[in-house]
Amino acid sequence: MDKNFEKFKKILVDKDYRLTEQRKEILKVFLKYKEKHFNAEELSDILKKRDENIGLATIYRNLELFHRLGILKQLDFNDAFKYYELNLIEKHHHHLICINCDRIIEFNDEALGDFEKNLEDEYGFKIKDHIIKFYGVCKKCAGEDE
Amino acid sequence: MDKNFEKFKKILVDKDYRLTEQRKEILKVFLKYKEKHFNAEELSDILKKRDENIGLATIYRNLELFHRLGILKQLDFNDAFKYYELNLIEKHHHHLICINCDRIIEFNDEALGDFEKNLEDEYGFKIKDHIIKFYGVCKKCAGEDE
DNA sequence: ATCGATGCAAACCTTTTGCATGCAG
DNA sequence: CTGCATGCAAAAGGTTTGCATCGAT
Repeated sequence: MDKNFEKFKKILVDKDYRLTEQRKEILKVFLKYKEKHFNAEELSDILKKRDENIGLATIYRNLELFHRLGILKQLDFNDAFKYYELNLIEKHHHHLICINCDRIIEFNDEALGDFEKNLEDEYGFKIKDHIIKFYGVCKKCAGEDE
Repeated sequence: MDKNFEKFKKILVDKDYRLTEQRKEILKVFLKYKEKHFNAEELSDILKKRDENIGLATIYRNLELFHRLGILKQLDFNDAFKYYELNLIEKHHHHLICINCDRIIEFNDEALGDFEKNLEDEYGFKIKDHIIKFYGVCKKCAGEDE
């Protein structure tokens, strides 16, 4: 079994939240597509295809819960939806968003440590997490312009 | 008169948008509170206090317009609202968001250049803009915990 | 058996839109 | 004058909530 799945189950149980079928199914989707982010509607569609009929309200309630528990990260890309993705400490990544084709490219951030350290010292602010989005033109779109 | 105000007027006129009283008043609010961000409702309240009765729909339409024209930046802090702030090239700043008291601290980013350069090379992605949010505990809240 | 979790539908709330009127160019 | 911009109210659309029922512990 997935180590992360066990970890998340423990987080729920430790805080006296019940391990319902619905919660397990939602987590399984995120764990299958590790780096991907979903909004409530997208999750609902994926679960329907798996013949898991979970009400939208339940999905919303649990996305919010998982976010509060630190299991999921809440993202937004300035459209109408809230997106969520796994909050895995071992795989911190961010997004390059193409302003031409809306493609989203994930990248890892190892080089950010020093930058954060300086900020913490300067503002007396203890950084726990960050969300970084770079907007620009992706390789493909730049190529098509030529 | 404010140099930026003239610049924004020129952007509108050059693209054949009309210089209405409402547009000028909205821009004036942003130019008065240079570093601050507002959502539509907050702007409406500020304008009401100035006895400028501008319809909410007009505010929404113009925030969107100014965003498309590059005059305003669109932000979000994972609540229900969209926020906007001046997009001044000379004063690029970002946000430290306290996860305890929701206080938002602005900081400038001069040290980000190298980081971006590396990303561009690695992914063939031409970066035009970025939005960076650091979540953590601010000085005040850290102090109160002790 | 208890009480938190779910499902459904209705309510909510921010944002968008249609349409008649107003005003910048 | 002409047609874009505004204001109002209504609609849209994502998210939240109330309540009866279900099911994890």
